Amino acid sequence: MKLRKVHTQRLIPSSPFHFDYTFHKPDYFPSGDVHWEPGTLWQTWLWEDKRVGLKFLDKGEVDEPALIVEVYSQSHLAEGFLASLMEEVRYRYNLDLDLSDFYADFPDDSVLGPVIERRRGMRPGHGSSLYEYIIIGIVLQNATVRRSIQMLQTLFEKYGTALEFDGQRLWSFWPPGGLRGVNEEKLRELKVGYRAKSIKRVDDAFATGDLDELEMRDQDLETQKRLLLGIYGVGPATAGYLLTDVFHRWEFLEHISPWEQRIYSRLFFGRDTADPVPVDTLLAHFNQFGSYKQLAIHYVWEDLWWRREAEGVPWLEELIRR
DNA sequence: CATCAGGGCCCTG
DNA sequence: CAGGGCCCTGAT
Repeated sequence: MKLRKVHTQRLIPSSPFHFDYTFHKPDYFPSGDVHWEPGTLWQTWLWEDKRVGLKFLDKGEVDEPALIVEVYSQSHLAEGFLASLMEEVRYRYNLDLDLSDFYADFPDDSVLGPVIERRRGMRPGHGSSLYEYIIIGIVLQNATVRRSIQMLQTLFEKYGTALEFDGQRLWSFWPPGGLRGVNEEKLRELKVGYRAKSIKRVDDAFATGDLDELEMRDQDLETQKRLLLGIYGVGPATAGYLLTDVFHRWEFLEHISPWEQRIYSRLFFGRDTADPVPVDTLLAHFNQFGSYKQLAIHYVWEDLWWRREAEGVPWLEELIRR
């Protein structure tokens, strides 16, 4: 599907804002719906039933931020659509996040302090909808990264739509409920294994309207948590990622998986990864960051992956199987 | 060649 | 609340 540029808009995030640290997360596994180069991000979105290509361009400085969003589409887009789309961009990428208290509260933390300085202006941010993120979460489960990439790619090629815009060819997700006509056995043929059942049931839940992302954003943390854990195929690990990345709950942290435990132990306690700090100790340690827990972790975590990209982090390589 | 665990989760007892 | 089973794959 070929798209043409139908709209260009300038957006001003709150300051400070770092474009690349916000739009590119080197720890996320490469997926076929996004392409990043320094200063530019291309991405496909399915918004209000329309497939669009988005191109984000850095047009400012950390302390005087600005970006351009180009919208590519097959047809003309109404003003109301574009307005809600831009509002959604601001939401998903936390363009209005006020980081000042977070920065002011922990400048003396020996681990976080230097990272805040190095990565000033970074925000958490993820371009996916709730439905899409759950699918991603499911293919991540109990699989090596390479296999996760392969599973999502196969799903894209079977049920997604390739969008061509601005010289890019990127996959866009199928809509929630888009797998209604597909049975579990068909999905299994794509080598997603037992995850086929979860994917089907998630798709059904969205198709019937049992789950509404926008409605959930206004609900309290406990309700969000209960609803997420009630989704077949979503357990504590996936729910944790969803609460942070999709619902921006910086205060929530209850689950640390073994590989994260090893990395946190090294980053926050200087421990050898073979001899990690108990999860309870880590959780207690993170409590000092209060309502900014996930921001603190995000900063230190992403800093690690940016360092890996820039100069390599030998001890990390043994912990990730690509 | 066999065995095992992987960036979990569900179900059972 | 612990433990087995699950699809498939690459590592050992």
